[in-house]
Amino acid sequence: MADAPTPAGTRRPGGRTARVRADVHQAVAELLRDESAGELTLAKVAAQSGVHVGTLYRRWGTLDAIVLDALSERIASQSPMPDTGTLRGDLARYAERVVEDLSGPEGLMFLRALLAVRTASGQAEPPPAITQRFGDLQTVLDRAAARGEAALDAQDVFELLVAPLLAGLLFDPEAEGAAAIPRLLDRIERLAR
Amino acid sequence: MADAPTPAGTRRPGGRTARVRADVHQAVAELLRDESAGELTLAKVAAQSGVHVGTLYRRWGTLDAIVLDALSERIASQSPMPDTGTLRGDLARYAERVVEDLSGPEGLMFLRALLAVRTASGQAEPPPAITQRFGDLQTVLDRAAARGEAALDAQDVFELLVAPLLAGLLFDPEAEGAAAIPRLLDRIERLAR
DNA sequence: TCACTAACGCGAACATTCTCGCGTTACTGA
DNA sequence: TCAGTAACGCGAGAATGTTCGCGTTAGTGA
Repeated sequence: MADAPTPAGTRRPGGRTARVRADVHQAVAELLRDESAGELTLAKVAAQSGVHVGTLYRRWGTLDAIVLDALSERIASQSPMPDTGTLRGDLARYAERVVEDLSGPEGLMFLRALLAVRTASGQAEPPPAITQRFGDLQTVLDRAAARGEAALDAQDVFELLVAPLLAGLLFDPEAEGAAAIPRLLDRIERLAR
Repeated sequence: MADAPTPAGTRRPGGRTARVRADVHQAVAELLRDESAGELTLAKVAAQSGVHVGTLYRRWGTLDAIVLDALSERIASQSPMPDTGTLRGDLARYAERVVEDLSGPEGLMFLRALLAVRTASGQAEPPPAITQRFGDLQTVLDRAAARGEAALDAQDVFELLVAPLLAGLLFDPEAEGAAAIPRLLDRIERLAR
């Protein structure tokens, strides 16, 4: 029941299977757009996508798993990989993207689904979207290093830039959001010396 | 339906109401202790606590709201307010408490419930437990300032100490957890100069 | 092209969750 | 002490969520 009914790793990932997945993803996006978040239902996803309810249970098991899959891919597809020419510019763009992804109803929904799936199945590994974003960050840093700019550790940037933004969204009702980015970047530069 | 059926602010907070709340909280704690997290059910809470299902729906509305209420108070009751004599010692103790609270099945459950309630009701304000912890932090910093130690901003400590720990728990499967605390404190001290 | 079978559609049975009205209990203020 | 009524207990009914077997469709490799 909690053993992952091959949420993504099917033995026939070909045409129809992929089409069903895409339809479901699109349905989730549409339903989340039509206001009334939190009112998302497995039955609604089935109706909107034209995919049968039984199929949703077989492949994903829970609504949270569906939402996580859908939003995760949505995030991954908009991957930034910014190239503004300077490290500070790249990091600022990167951080803006993080705030965009995680704030608002969709972002909270994503985090909610992530935690729900994790507490239910016990698996700890994050969805591909997150590991991909880590990779993006590393790419930005490598590029800066190649240009001769200060070589930063990805872990440090994660702790000093991403973490404060995320924690603010979760715990601080009056968090500055993206407005905090310049201040955080100043701090990073100060530490880099 | 999403308008908070007075989860805590009843017009008669007296004997019975308070007793029901305490019974429910205890039931949640007991059920979470008996392994099988994620298998928590409103019906089980009702059975374990002896409180009728209808009452749970009337007062809390959802299981997530119950869990949030229960774990939130549990966290608040263990409030640290450490006094080790030094700022660094206090902050280390404080950070350890944060990791304890947020890691493990119960911590994830708490975060999960927090996000679920927020996405469902749209309210942004954090539960009392969190604002209280903020207050605790401020107390620690004030005490250090009174001793003549470096005066730090609570916001800075939140961003440099709490945020990295939280973000690690959420996104990084191989996060160091409490082991990262000394390193984070070193960074804070370096910035304080 | 063709056989094999993974994956899906379908619908009905089953299970669980949620709601509601009414009677009872026991806080609360006078 | 004594109304007045908030909050709870109760149980049944409605709504919703979940599972299951069987037939059909359509990837996949030979």
